Amino acid sequence: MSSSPQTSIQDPEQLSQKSTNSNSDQLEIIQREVIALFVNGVRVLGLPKSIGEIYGLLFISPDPLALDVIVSKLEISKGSVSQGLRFLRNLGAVKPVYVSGDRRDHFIAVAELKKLANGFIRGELNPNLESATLRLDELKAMANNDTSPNSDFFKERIRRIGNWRRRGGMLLKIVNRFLGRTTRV
Amino acid sequence: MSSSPQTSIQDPEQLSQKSTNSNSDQLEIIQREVIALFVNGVRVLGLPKSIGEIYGLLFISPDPLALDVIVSKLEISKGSVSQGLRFLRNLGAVKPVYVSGDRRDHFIAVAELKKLANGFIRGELNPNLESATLRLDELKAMANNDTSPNSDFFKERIRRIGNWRRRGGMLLKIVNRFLGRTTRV
DNA sequence: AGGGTTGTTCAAAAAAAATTGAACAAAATG
DNA sequence: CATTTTGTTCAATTTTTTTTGAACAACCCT
Repeated sequence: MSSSPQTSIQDPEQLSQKSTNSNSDQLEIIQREVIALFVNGVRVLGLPKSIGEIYGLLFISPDPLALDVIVSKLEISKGSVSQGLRFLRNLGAVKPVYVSGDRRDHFIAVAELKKLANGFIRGELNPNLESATLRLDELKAMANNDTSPNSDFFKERIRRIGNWRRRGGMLLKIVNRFLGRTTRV
Repeated sequence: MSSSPQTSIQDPEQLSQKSTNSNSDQLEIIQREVIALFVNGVRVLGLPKSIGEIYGLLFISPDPLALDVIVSKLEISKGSVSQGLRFLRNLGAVKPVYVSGDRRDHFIAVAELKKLANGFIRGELNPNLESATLRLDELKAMANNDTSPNSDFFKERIRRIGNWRRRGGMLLKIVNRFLGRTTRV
């Protein structure tokens, strides 16, 4: 790509006072591309685009960013950014840092794979595993009271699901160990 | 000789008229519960409800089922079942079996965790990993041509994403090995 | 206290994804 | 070869999810 300086003006709206897009909000092409990569990445995890945009922007920004800066750089709504940051903070994918002389909260991306994975496992995967465990126990009880001719087949199948769950849990532990042991499953 | 239907494994379904819900389409409570469990399960994987219903039904059915039987048992549209079965077949989560004396295709659930996981990795995860790899290479090139003051920072970050990808690939291999080595990543 | 800034919440709008169903194709049947 | 049976396709519809934006709460600073 041609190395065009940041000063190039593409957006005439920039001149008006309350413009959504001041000069310093311009993203570099590389930044845009990295963000696009993250947007795709989070889709695999079943997360919305805005989450990928926010994390991606923070990941590829040299300095901590405040909420309203994220809003104007990404040109998405304040509500989305607020919710997205909360989600990412809960996952431990983003953390607030103090910036002297500025009242606003500033955020940086947590960029250690093991922390990201652990956060995702804890926040998204484990809750599901646990609720499945509960349901499964009810199912076992049901199957034991069952008198249909298929009862034995049902029991075998339910046992098998239990096996899957057990192996799933082990797998999470293995993943943890592989990425550097930080969290317990 | 007349190929008599007496050899059929399952009970006669067509005693009553074409009701959407003949007697034998009734699901047992246990079956409903297992299906609900799978519907929840596939949501974690980012797959639609109907996929979970179809796989769940086959998983908890003692005999192979034909498309229109699935339709009437689950009370969802023929289109959904057709698409769902194709998807599951592509993933290797379901396979057709021959049922003598019946023209229709019949399906059973593939119930080995390692096969399911491998199918999912091959069909859903790997394509994404590969397209990310491509994009990432473009990004590396871009970063090398970059002259902005942040260029070094960008390079470091892009290198880091490359690291993640590498470790992700290794992890898939580990998962494979853990579940019993059947497929190559 | 008053005025400005920062950030959250949530109902409504928009966008995205899944499902339906009717038209169609292919193959078997008679 | 006309009819029935089986299964696919895809435009239209429905459902679900995401995003927006305006109201508001909380805080900060004189």
